[in-house]
Amino acid sequence: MAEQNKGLRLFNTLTGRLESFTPLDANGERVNMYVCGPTVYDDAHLGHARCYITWDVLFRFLQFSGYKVRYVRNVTDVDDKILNRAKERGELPAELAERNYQSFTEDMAALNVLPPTEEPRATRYIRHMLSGIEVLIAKGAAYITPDGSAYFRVAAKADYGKLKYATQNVEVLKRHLDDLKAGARVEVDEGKESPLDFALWKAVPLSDLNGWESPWPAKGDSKGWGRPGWHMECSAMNHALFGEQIDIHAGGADLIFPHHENEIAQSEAWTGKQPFSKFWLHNGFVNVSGEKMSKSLGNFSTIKKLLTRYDANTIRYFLLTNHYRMPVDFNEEALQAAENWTKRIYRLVKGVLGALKIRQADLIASVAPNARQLEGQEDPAGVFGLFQEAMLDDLNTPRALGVLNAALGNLQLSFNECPDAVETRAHFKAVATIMTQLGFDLAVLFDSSASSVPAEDVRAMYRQITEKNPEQEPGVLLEELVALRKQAKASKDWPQADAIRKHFTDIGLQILDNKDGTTTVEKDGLEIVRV
RNA sequence: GGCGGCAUGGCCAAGUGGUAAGGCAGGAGUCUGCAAAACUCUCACCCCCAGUUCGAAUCUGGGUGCCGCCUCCA
Repeated sequence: MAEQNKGLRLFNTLTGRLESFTPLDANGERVNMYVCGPTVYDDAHLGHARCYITWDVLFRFLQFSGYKVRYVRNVTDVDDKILNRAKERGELPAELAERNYQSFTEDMAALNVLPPTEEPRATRYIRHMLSGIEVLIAKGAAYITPDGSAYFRVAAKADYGKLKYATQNVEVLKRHLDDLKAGARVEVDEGKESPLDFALWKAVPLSDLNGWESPWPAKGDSKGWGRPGWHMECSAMNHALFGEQIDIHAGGADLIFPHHENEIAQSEAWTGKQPFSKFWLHNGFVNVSGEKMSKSLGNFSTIKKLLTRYDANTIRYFLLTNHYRMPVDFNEEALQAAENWTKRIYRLVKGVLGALKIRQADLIASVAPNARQLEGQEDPAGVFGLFQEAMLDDLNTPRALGVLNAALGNLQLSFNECPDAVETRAHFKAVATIMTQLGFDLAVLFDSSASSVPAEDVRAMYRQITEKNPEQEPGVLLEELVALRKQAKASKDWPQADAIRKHFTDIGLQILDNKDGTTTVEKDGLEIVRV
């Protein structure tokens, strides 16, 4: 039998404590994990990046730890925000949702976020939602109002509120309910038995094109018509795909209440089984210069926009330097620090890749896919052990990055001393494995081509320096220019050599003279040409 | 108003009882035609007060400040 507890500890919002993670699976092998996915009404922003990168890291680490993970991340493609946005744009809601979903998929891929095992869409589970609501009605946990809407009867769930307050103390819960009732911001809908009750199904007029048939017609109508309440889809998709219980349910901290609390109430009332999810995990928010990032403040950055300025590894490093449950502050200085780090390690890793003649395929092969493979293997400076230790401790990525930096330091030293030593390879494997497990994308280091520099810029520079009209491809021209500078250097014509350097820097290219006599042309830390 | 969280050097951030990891930035030096890289050295008594303890950034109590949730939000 497989080891039940692999030493992972996670902070469970359900209990408010750090707990040892063990899956429900009797063999302790399979893990079912559900993450609340995006509502596809707009481009994804940095907040989404933080959320999905966090759970991407968990997904990777669970697999690294030897679990077989089924990771479901839903797509909310029915929602008032989608309808409103579609209306504004004069577009069909389904088209808008599809377009944004594609955009989201691109963003996730660009951020090197692994695709989940499945990505169910809410609109494909309407029927399942309706049948779930019928079960709730039959059990007395839900009721229909005269207009044909369905509400969850919170009074029917004695332990409602357990997620947020993480306590079994009934009195505290009661007080919590009183507080909620007294709260100024609980609106009282027509027909609701209690202000705490929430919609499972919202009736809409038959004339509304964006509706589905329900079994509950409003007074005078021939058939029922409406849309799902906003918590129901997650309960339904979990029920349809996983059954009654799952191991991990995760999402942004803002979802704790009411979304997740209501999901728990629905799902547990539906199946009679609890806990609906053994672990509830929540990531912290992204602030912008100390303020909450929000549309109303206009201070949010879309992933697409961010990626024009910073590469994916920089964004990931920036996010992972903060523990996932803490708020992270987005500001230029922090991003700049992350970018400097990224550039530094690019230089090192590129140098190693070149010296050891490691190709992309070799790189993948040199990354250990799971911790088990590392057992009994050489662990240079104990970094694998330290890395795992950090990650097992509630995904302590800041600490894990500290370990990575130590591994990078070891690699640098070994590389300086003897690039081709066995030791260097071992250190490199440690670095490559840790980086890959944290979701850094090393493939970008192989993506060197002159095409990333506008051909016109290169031709213009060539014209300035040689006063000749160029015809060749940028790559060839760059090589010629490097050769020209090399000649100038050889004849100690320093002004000319420096002038050429300046021309390169003017169009955003860096010239680096290497120890071995070669010269590298880089753009943003990435090699373009090496002569 | 209710509840939760956080407070460590210029910036970010580990560290939960024994005298402060790491990254970025900065300073000094080595190397170098220039530039870059690399290497060496250097840079904090942990918001305040009181308490527990031989000993606290780390535990307890009080205070101050900041943030979040309670409303769509990742």
